[in-house]
Amino acid sequence: MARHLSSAALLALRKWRLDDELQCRKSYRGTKPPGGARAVVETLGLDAGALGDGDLSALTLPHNSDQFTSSELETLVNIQAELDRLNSTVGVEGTLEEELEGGGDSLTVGETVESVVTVVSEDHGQGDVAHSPEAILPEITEETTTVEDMDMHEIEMSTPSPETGDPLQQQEISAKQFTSGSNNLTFTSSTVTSKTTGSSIVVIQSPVSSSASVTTSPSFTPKHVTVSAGQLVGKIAGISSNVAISSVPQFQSLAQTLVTAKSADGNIVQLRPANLNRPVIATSTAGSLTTANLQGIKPLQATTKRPATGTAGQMRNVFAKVIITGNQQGQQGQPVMLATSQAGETFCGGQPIKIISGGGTGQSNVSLLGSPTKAITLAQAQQMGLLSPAKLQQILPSSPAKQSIIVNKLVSSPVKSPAKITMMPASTLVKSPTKILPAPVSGVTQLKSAVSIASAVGGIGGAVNTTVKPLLSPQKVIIRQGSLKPGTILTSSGGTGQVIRIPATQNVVGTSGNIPQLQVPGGRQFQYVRLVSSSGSNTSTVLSTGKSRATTVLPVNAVSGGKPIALAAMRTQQQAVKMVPIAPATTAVRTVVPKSAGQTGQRILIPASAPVTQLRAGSNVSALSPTAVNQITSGTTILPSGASSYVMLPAQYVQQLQNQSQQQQQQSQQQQSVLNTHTVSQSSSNSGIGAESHNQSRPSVGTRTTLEPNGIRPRKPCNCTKSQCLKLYCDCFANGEFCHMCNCNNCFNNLEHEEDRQRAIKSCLERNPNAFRPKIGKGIVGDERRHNKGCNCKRSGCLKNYCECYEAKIPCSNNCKCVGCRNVEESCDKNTLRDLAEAAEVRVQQQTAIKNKLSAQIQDIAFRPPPPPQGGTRQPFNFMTQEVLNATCLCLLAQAEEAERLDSSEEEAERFIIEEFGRCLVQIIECATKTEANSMPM
DNA sequence: GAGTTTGAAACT
DNA sequence: CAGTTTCAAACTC
Repeated sequence: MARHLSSAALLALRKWRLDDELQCRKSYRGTKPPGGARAVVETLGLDAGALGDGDLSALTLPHNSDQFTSSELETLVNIQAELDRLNSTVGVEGTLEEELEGGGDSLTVGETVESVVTVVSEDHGQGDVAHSPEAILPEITEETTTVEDMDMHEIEMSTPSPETGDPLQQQEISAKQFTSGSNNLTFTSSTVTSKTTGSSIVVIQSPVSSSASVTTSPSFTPKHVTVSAGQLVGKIAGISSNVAISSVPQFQSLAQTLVTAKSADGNIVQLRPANLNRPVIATSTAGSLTTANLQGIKPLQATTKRPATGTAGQMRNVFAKVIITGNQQGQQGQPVMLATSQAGETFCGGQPIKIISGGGTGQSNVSLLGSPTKAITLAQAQQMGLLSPAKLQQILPSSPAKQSIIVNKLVSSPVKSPAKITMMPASTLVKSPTKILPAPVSGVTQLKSAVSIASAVGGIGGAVNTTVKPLLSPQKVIIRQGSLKPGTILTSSGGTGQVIRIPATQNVVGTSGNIPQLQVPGGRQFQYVRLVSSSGSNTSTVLSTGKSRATTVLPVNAVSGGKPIALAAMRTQQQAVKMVPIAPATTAVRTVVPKSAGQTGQRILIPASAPVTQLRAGSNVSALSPTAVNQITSGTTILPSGASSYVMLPAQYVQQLQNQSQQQQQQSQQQQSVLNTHTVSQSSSNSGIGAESHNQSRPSVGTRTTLEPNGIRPRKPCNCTKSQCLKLYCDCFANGEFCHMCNCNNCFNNLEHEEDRQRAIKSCLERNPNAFRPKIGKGIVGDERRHNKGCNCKRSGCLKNYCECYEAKIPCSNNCKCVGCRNVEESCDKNTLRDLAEAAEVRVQQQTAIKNKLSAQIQDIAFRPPPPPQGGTRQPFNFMTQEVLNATCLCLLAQAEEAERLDSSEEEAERFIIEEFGRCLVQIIECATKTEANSMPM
């Protein structure tokens, strides 16, 4: 199947490209110079019905990582080369059509199919670019599904800049009609990729709501994509790059947006999730992406065969992948804007997309094919939650060499903790102090993911210099402080649509008073939030992980005053931020309460799942600069570590339920003088509220046993008194959480004692490398849970909560060393089932015996010597004696019981009984006939 | 709520 | 690795 899909994908891609070529030819004939820029945008539909929030399984790619091998990439390259030849050929429509006809037959793709739409800006003067497989990775998942609908979207690409070197290109861009006819291919474009200068690729992956919403539903709003050729990528990756894109597509259902960019060095950087429902603005200041060269974008929305049971309201995940290959002549400072026209320009499906060059003079002089860079799709990895976006970003940008990464399918595992993979790009590891991560994540998952990624990368040729380390590896990330202006709105659309708002008027909670707040309404967990702002570009990425396994990437759109904020406007500050992800074993509620009183540093708290999240940062944080900030894991907490250092914590630790957040706000209001306690709690599937105890201002919180609004039992606050909450005695610490709202004394399990905490973590890990891993794991057999270490109970009989096994509601296993254990698995259930089965079988046998007996009785009655005829021939009804009737009724009853036993429906039972009755009648008649026959001679 | 019990974690 | 101590949660009153 995988191979089949792969072939289908290739074929689809081929067809699509040919079709696109044909359309481009038709649209731009005469105006488009040979080798002119070409832009194609494709959006793919992904049925949300199959992909519920958090249901990553739907996103699971059936094909292995080796599905798209280098040879297949070669094929793609060849296809591209063919297209190039076609470009240079006049009057190829017929051929193209033939190609389309031939290649488009019965193309079936998975329900979750991703195709890459390529915006290619071919180089006019630099045609010597080698044709290499660029970012085109149709990602096909699940079973093959025939595409029924294909909605086309128009993408308008315009270069407002009068300085555009090639007027023809402008003209071409103005001509935005790409009305490629119906396609029978379902593509799920999960990424929008713009490649500039032959080496820069921006991938914007934006799942959108249902296709209806995308194509016809008014809910789909035009989106702006401002591609900033700026230095965002480069800054993030620590390498020079000319590409910067901030996109904010919105996903209504399975919100996973992946925005990646490939720097000039060929590094792939995930920039931000795209929200198709929301304006996406990218500003290319460096001009590396020249939209002038982009002739068109052909958005394609594919609708899978899955019956559209829902209206627009039903969410269909639509991924838009746009690959923009622009020929840039090295001119910088040309803003490029890719925006969907809000005017509602409809293109076949009515999804308008505009690509507007921001007046830069840069020209895209790079042929799409010419780019040596190859396929890039790590979206699935993220979507599956296997590869945290943060990690992805870290990995991709880190490799200095041009890299092609294909991550078709990583390990699909329930993603309890968003960040399960610790990847350390060598280049990104800078001088920031090493942080020991408790990272009590599922080691298996992590390892698999890492391996998968590594293998995937390696399969492409090992061009990626990515260092993937298993969990517990220290992760160093330097994030430079940028400017996050108040009034910035980070818009993310998850299933509920989330908005991180940094109102300009919003009061800063921090002591500095300039700290903006990021409010993240909605109950989703943000896997990470990346705030990237630089002179060149700003990228804010919010990755949200829903409660479900699905890893959701929420696009964050920096908007000022409701309008897109020019990312370039943000200034860059060179404060380094240390990211210290502490991955809990599970998506436990994490709460981080930064106490910033008197501290010069700032902290940013981004609750993972809190409906309302506040991100508070010190005055310095307000200027959190994206330049160096690649990503901030959701619920990331940035705390000052030194004058310019910040420690960023994963979102899990800072999630907060909305009500709690509100309560905290109220408390904070009441305690304005304190201004130190900010609580962001995050709820998780299995854990409660994280708690951080502050000796100074911590409000005394008693044991909270009440359930959260979502029904999740909040985590109990600890009561540590002597351990400083830096020993595994402390549950908070053991769970990799910060203490918050605890009753502990002299707590060091907080941000203020990060060094001590890290030291303690290190110590614990030295004693037990698995100290922070979940104690309860799955047994060898099946999904049976078992205590990894086992209990050692002596007196409790393992029937009290002293016993960890009993507390976890799992029977003791062989790992346990308990004495007098009574916490044994009851096998009565199985016996009961067996007994029931046996009883049922016996019953059936009994019923069968009864039926046979009755039948025999009937036979006996039938062949009983007839009574002396009393004036007339014995008719069949004469056999309807009381005995026969009784026997018949018994047969019918037996049949009814049988039907009941089989749990048959009423209709079936009736049918059985009637049939039985029919057989009885037949028997009676036959008996009568035989009796008649026998009596005839007589 | 105080005191006791219990077992894991830490220590020797 | 085993024994002891420490610790905090669970439990009892």
